Amino acid sequence: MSGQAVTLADVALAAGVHPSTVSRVLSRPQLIGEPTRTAVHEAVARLGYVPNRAARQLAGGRVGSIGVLVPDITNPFFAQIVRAVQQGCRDAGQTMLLADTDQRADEELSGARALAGSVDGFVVCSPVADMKGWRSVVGDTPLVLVNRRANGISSVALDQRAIVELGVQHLRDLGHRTIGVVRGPTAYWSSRERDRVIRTLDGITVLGPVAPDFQAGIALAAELMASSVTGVLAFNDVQALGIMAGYRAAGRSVPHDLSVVGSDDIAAGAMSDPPLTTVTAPVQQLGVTALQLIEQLIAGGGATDEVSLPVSLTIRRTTKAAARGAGTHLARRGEPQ
Amino acid sequence: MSGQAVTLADVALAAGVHPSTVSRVLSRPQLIGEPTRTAVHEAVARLGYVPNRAARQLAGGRVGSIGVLVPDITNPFFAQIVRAVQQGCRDAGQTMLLADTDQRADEELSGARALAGSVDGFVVCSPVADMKGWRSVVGDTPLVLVNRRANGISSVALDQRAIVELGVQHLRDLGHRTIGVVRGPTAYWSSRERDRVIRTLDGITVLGPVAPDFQAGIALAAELMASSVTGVLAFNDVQALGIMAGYRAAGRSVPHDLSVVGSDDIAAGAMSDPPLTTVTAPVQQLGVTALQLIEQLIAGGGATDEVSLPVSLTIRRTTKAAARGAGTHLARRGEPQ
DNA sequence: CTGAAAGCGCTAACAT
DNA sequence: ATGTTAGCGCTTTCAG
Repeated sequence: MSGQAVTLADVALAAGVHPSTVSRVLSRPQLIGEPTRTAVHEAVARLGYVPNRAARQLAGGRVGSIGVLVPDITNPFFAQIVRAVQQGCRDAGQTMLLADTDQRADEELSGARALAGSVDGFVVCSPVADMKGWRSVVGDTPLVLVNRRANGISSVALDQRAIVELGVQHLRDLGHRTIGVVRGPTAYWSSRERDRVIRTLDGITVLGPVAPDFQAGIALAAELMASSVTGVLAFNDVQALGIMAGYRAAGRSVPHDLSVVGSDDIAAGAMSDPPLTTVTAPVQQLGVTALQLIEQLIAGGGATDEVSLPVSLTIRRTTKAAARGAGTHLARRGEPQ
Repeated sequence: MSGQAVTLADVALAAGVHPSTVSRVLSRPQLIGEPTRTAVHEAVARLGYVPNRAARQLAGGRVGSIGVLVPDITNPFFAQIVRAVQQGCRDAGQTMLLADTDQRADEELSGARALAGSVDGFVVCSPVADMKGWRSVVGDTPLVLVNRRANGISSVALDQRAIVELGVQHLRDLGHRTIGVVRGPTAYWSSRERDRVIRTLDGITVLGPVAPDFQAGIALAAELMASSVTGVLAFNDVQALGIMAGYRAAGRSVPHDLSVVGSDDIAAGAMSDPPLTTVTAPVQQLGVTALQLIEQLIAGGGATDEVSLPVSLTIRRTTKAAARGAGTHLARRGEPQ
């Protein structure tokens, strides 16, 4: 019947103490004497009391929930992060409010605005809105960025330099001379970051920017086929899968006609045919770390922290040794210097 | 600076009216005169007022948020539903609280308990806990079930009969005589429902129950290869993809050695090689309908409603005509009657 | 260590 | 059509 009926007052009555005492037992147990404390706990358990979070919040305490924003929950990469965060929340007795921002800066900000005041803190994945906007929206609510870096704000991000270097080096080790690297949307920090790395590398054919989705990957395949590139590092796995599909559709084959390296290591990559060679991201970790950071911030241990997570190469079957001498002189032609 | 500072009272002051008037303008505008209404709106906009949801809830009004529970957000099927619901929420100015239940009955209930009282209603996807538990947890908070049916509770579900029949019929049309149908976890309503349908069909080889994931699909492949089955309807796409991977790993090929039909039509299915033939579910619709139902319930238009959504067959490349005569007599042996 | 009292910001009867 | 008056359930001073 009653989904929400027993109140703190009920518990107090049952335990024979004052409501404020019950409140204290629940928030700062160490301030309360052993006997009363157990009595209260017993009453709580017996009545099945669940604190009313609205009241708790209104009274100025913690809300007990954190807001998570993602560009696209349908993207396995973000889904996994969300899952990790949610599990952490559960273990910490928190609840998670999720908003999908559709990768739009305005949705990001308005989503955050709607949640501000209902959450203890924000975990924001790959935000595209500018940080000025963010600061003004969240005020002094703790904020943690995932896969984006910004001055004075705590964040967890993947080591973008390592992603590019690992992918390119693997291709080089296989003897590829004309290596393509696909740029992602410039709205992403990760993308801009990779661009900086790419610039430091020699003999790279830069492609894109290309949207990090399947369709865009397919479209990119044609461009790739017309080029002298024999090995490519995609912006992410989904895009890599698209490239493969494009090749297949054109009667070409991966890795025979093109070696492909993805990035992220989503489940679908391991399931593809051939299974995708990729730069594996510690996605779980990303979520867990974000949660740790935000908890820490909420607790007041307010040092802002920028953590970078290492990635690793997972070699499957979409990369193979370059045909002997293939592409070598074309490389010189296609990519002077 | 201020993430949450202007209150309703501030607005009232600015607009030169009483707080309750502001409240009314925001909740039931039609009760307020045109001039005051615009004045208030103007003040709201000017001050950048955002209602405090905790206070709103505590005062007994709408919370403005709905709770969504899913077994596994990492599953694209659920991710898509969540996305649809979230978009709907956004358009309706609601916010969505999401909990991932890890497909465990206890998590389902405790998740709901934590959210009860913080949401206007629940949308619960493929719940496994018994309805008695649910009722006691949610009390009279509106509740909508997705892909599960229960007496007296509103729900949206896929037409499970059609899923089975469409899949099996397609296989039959291709000349397959020994057709396997994979059962899902019995905790799922959809699974139990399909079982009932399967029982009404003749000449079906029933497999499983098998978990609806990739690994389980791979494991199932061995069993399938040892059987006389030439065409199979998997419980869902991910499982189907697993079966394909198992065949590939064993040097066998789909559809040459086995025709495979999936169910759901997740993105990864269209990206696989060969692309997966599947029974397509209107996933978007599932989410949208769920949201409509819950809104309707919240608004008090409280008729419980059980809507069933049609599915359709999407033929891609994992099914082909059976080898002439293949499996015919084996079918008789394998599945008497 | 534990009562008592005062709101948090809002909505909902009830007045007028 | 708008002002008045009470709280919603909890945390937090402040006393004792």
